[in-house]
Amino acid sequence: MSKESGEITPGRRETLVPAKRILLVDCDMFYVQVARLEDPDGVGKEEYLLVGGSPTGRGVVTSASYSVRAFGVRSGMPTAQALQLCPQAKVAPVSRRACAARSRNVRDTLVDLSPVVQAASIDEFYLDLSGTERLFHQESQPETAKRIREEVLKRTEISVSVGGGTRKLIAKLAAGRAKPAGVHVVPPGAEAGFMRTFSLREIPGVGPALAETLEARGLVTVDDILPVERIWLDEWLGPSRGRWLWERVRGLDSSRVNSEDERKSVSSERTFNTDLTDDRALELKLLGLVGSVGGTLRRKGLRGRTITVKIRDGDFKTRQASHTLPDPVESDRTIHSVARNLLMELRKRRRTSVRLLGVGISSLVEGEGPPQLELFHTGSSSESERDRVVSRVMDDIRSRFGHEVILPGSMLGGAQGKADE
DNA sequence: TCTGGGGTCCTAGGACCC
DNA sequence: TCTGGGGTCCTAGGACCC
Repeated sequence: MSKESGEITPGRRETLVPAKRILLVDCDMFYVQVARLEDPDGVGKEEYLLVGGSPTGRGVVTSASYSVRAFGVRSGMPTAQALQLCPQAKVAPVSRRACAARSRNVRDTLVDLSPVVQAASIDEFYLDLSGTERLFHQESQPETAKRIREEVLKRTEISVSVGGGTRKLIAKLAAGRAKPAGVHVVPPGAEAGFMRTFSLREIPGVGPALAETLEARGLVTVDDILPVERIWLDEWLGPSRGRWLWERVRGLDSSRVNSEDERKSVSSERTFNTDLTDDRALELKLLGLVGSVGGTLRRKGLRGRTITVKIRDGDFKTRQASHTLPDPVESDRTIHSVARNLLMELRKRRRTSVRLLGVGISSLVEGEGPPQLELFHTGSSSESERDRVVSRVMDDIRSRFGHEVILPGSMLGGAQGKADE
């Protein structure tokens, strides 16, 4: 395993502040693991296991077992294509609920083990262990990483890989080197050398588009770009992105591990098995999406001001329209009345077959304040206390009897005249 | 073999205000 | 009466991540 770390380092003269000790805990092929744990006697037994999409539909691979990856299957690949490459693979659906629950387990365990934990995604968690040396009896960072890995496995049955370093960027890249089911810690002072082992495309934040721009200048690896002066990167990429890349290739990353980042938006979207052309059919789908977004919003105790409708046409062209209300809202009726208008606008601009429809809400604030005084609040776009109560009663009924019990339209329809004013 | 669903962040232009 | 400059909000689109 990796060398020792954590001692005084010859490489960093300038620091008076002790180097940060950051870990990234990354679940190994998370969705595959969850699928196996949830159905140990069925699909969980399959060596060639692929999670996500349906064999016939339009889905893509969310995660694949290593045996399947050996055939060239990657996440994000259309499931149909993956099955061409690896016909013996069995496809399991993604269980969102199970994955969310397992993710919560892992996070709760980490919160017990580390003072600062940030959930970066459903299967990735940053830990900041700076200042815990005494607490952990001078345990080295690789030892800590190993102990955490084992503790998470014991408590949650989830196998993780752990990367470590002095910055999030380093920890993240190190976690890649730790996979599968291992630990990799980059000692303080070794960051720049570590970065030189990567290609530019491997740096988080460098996607296909930026990689192509750089490649056009003959820049493929970190080593290629190190001799390039900052002014040229600014010139080619703009000052903001230029500076960002200049820092990244040197292993610099000032972002902090932040345990309290609030969510900025809630959305729901659906790709149809076959494209839809009929406006009535689209409106029906819109209703379901609004219910999903509104339900999540209320469950989280949030309200939002900006409503966005997104369409992907049959030719994969993606368009969106949004509208911002003066006051934050949470009821299905209000969200729907805005979303419906936006959908009609989008359809008016371009009326072709629709592959995907989505609804989102942003500009979020904590909801559940004191009831608003309707007296001062009579604009047509504003939401009444009655709207909110109706939505919450619906949530309650759905949570008890399932989503299919009441057609949301029956209640929305009743209030519609009011929405249109 | 066509391309999921949940997010975040950035950019750029126009409106509007001082 | 010939036109500045900065700040903020809104909208649309795009890149990127898991």
